[in-house]
Amino acid sequence: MGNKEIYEIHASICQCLANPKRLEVINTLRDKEMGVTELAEKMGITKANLSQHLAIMRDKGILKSRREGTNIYYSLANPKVIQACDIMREVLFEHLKERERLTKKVKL
Amino acid sequence: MGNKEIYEIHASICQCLANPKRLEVINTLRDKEMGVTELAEKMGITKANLSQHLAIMRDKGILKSRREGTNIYYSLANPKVIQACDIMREVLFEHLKERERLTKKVKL
DNA sequence: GCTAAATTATGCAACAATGAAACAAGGGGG
DNA sequence: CCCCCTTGTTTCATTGTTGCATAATTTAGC
Repeated sequence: MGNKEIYEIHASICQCLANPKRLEVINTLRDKEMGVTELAEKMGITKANLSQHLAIMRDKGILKSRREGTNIYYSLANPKVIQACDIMREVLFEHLKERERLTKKVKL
Repeated sequence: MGNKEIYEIHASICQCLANPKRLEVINTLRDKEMGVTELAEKMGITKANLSQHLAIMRDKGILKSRREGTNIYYSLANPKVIQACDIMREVLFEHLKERERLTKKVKL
């Protein structure tokens, strides 16, 4: 398997995380599973739209689903995803802080 | 700052990692800085294209640049990005392994 | 001013996100 | 067994976004 190919798969997984709604899903499912309807209500989006996002994430191995009667419950397939997300969030905050510092400097 | 807004910024940073060439850049700059021309040659892409990717990544606080005479050297702005990338790569491999296991099962 | 290095602009093809509507898939109850 | 209601998924059309090559432009050093 060529390096380029790995980068492409890797990118396609990161693509999953490159969407505000999908990040909200991950954060909401951080420590519990949840049905589609409840999740859709909590997020304020249509079930159709949410279902599409869930399908993408399950496909990439980010989420797993479990049927119980008429409901389908989604949860994180791999807790490491949370780790990665949290680290990226730290990077984000550090970047914002740095930008703020520079902005203040300019104002002086 | 609303949660939704944070998810959007977070997503925009993840978007940076959602491209095979940008991942290759991150991996190449893992432990050293490098000039644009050298990086472009190493990756086999045009300087214009690379420059666009570098600009995106610098904008999001992933990379930083340093001018030395006529050359501009890029390096990682925050080592945590490497951490996050490596974790996502683990997730990827675990997912591939799991898929392979399931495929074998079907064949039996 | 000339050259090498890097960035920016433009245009186009490919891809992603979304709402609306059609479509499955499970339970009821009669 | 059939109907119906709830829950999820899929399809389709539209709109917006991304990636890239090419060409034009900027910047520093000589």
